[in-house]
Amino acid sequence: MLEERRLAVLQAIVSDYVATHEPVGSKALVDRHQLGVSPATIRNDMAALEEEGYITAPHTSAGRIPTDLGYRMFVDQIAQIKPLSAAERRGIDRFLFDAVDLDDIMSRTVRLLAQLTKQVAIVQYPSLSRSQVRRIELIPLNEHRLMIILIVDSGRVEQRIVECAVSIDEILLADLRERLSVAIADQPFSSVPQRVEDLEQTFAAESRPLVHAVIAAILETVMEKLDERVVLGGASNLARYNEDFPMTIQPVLEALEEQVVLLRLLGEVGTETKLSVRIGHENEVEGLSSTSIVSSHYAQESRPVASLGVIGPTNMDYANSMSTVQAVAQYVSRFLSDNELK
Amino acid sequence: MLEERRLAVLQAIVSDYVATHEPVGSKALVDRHQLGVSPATIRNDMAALEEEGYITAPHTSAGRIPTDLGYRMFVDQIAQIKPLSAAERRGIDRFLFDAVDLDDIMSRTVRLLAQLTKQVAIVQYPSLSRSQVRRIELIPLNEHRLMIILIVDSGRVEQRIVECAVSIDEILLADLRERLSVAIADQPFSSVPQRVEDLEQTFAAESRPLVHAVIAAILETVMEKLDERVVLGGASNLARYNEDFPMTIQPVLEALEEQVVLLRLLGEVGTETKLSVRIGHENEVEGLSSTSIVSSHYAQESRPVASLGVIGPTNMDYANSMSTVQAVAQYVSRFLSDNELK
DNA sequence: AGTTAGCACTCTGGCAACTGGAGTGCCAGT
DNA sequence: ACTGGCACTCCAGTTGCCAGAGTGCTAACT
Repeated sequence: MLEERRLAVLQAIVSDYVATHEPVGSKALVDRHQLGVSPATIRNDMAALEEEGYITAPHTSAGRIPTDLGYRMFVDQIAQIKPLSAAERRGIDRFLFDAVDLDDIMSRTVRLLAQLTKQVAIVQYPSLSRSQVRRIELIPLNEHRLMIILIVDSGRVEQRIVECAVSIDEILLADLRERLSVAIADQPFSSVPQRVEDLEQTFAAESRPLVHAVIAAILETVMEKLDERVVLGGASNLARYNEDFPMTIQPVLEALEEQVVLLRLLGEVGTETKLSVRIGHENEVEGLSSTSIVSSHYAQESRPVASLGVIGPTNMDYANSMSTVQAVAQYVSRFLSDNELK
Repeated sequence: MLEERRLAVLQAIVSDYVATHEPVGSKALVDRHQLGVSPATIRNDMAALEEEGYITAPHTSAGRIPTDLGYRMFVDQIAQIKPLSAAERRGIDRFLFDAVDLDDIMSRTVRLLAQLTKQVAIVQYPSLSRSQVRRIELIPLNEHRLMIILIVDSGRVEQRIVECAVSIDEILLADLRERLSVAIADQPFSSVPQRVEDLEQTFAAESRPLVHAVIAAILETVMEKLDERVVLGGASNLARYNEDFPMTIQPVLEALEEQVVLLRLLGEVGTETKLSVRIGHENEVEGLSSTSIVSSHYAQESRPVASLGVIGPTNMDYANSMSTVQAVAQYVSRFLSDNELK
């Protein structure tokens, strides 16, 4: 009974604060929610909540605002996420429907997320390490230059120009392509380095220079591009919050420019939890202690391949962000699975 | 004599204002610059300059700040751009030196520009419309799907997946590739649509479905990707200015998210002027009336192919920005020309 | 025990009044 | 053509003040 109302009070505080962005007091609380008790009672509960660390008062005589812990409690409480409206679902559908490309899907998704949540959206490309090579091509460009193209089952295409000292023998190149193809097609990315290295040994000595150059470049590409690609959008949404809020955008903008940081923010793609929320200090990135990240991984053929999410101020609309992120992740998953390169 | 000093006064005002970001008065002016006259005299000149519209006073008793026109005059005066220091040149060199890819060059360049100027940097990929196709590949992916890869002399690679109703005949595909290659290799991009359309006619009726699908996709890609690609960086530099300045970042961030707007900002790649500066209202994009853009085109084999530049508040350090942009453009040009896909 | 009304207390945010300083324009003198 | 002097204006910062909002506590009520 007692516990129950306290929770209701906390929820009321969070939702009011999220809506108004101003500290909320006991009076306002009983006015706007049907709590059936007087402000004085609420005050007692609020004192208790403050004691326990869920809310805090900016100064003696202001209302209360939720702490990170308070948000956390609030978020954990919304286990059952409100489904999107039919209109929203239709919107998502239409937005993604006629994407032609992986690039296209990614850029549409990021725009969609930013638009629906009014936050900054982050979308990670399907991870190479969780993919398989579908195909490899070696295209001679001129006497000493060729292009390697790796096509991955997620639809990602990685390309790399190779310069080699010896002049390129097209016959040898075709042979190399064929054998590379046999060696690594439909194999998980993680096994590629070993396989290509083994392959190098099987070539005759006189072919070695070219073969070696190509294989070295493949290895380099594989290593390099494993640091995953991300796209983001909706940065202008940051400015809206900036106005009345202590969330200085400088560190956020800086973080957004660092791929590595972004990836840390999105978090590991674990199979366990789909939807993840990091609130304020919970994410250990310097300077982002007053921002929250709502993220989810998305899957291809029910194999999780990467993450997407939004980043915003801690006082964001969690309910909406969570349901939107989840829904978009589902749609992208379905879309990817339908269009897989079989 | 008279005219000459006025100009000196204007230059002094601009450089002081750019340095301090505070209105500059007559007293401060004679202190910090050796003008050899008294404040009163300067005041007369300032009154004249205000009359002519080069400077303005925020209010009755503050110093003066330059108007857009004032900046314009200032900028036009720096016809001879100060060369970069040896250290800076070396820095640029090292930064670009081991780029392996066009993508790599572009992303390095944008980082470099942002870092050197402490502004937001914009770099446009070499324009397709000013390039030639080097090579075209058609790679079958599965029964009904193939990938078109266009390799352009600037090093740009465009790819596109094509889905076709009929199943893919590899022999026909190879033939198509060969004939496409003959038709469009080493031809300017602008002539591609006509050439591929003509080609379609030459195929036998039973081959048409596949041929048509591929050609339609090529046309689509060519049209679509003609809207050029840009990359940008250093957005966090915006935040620094925001603090003490009336330049609200919201519209700027919004503009940065719109490719089309960015391209308008960079301006047409004309052969006439290399370095271009648009100050405040001179760029007619909504909401960017207190930002300036310094841009230059860069070239490949002395053929201008695209633009790069920086965008910042009107009270930026023009001298530095201009010389940096020019230098970087030169280096990129040289680098591209050295690495051309011959 | 839990809830409520009442009350004294505290702190903020806004408003008005004031002041020092910076900067100007103008005029008369060199 | 330049300069010194002077009266004037306006901003930015400071102070003092008040109303309002919100709290914690205590004593009464159910």
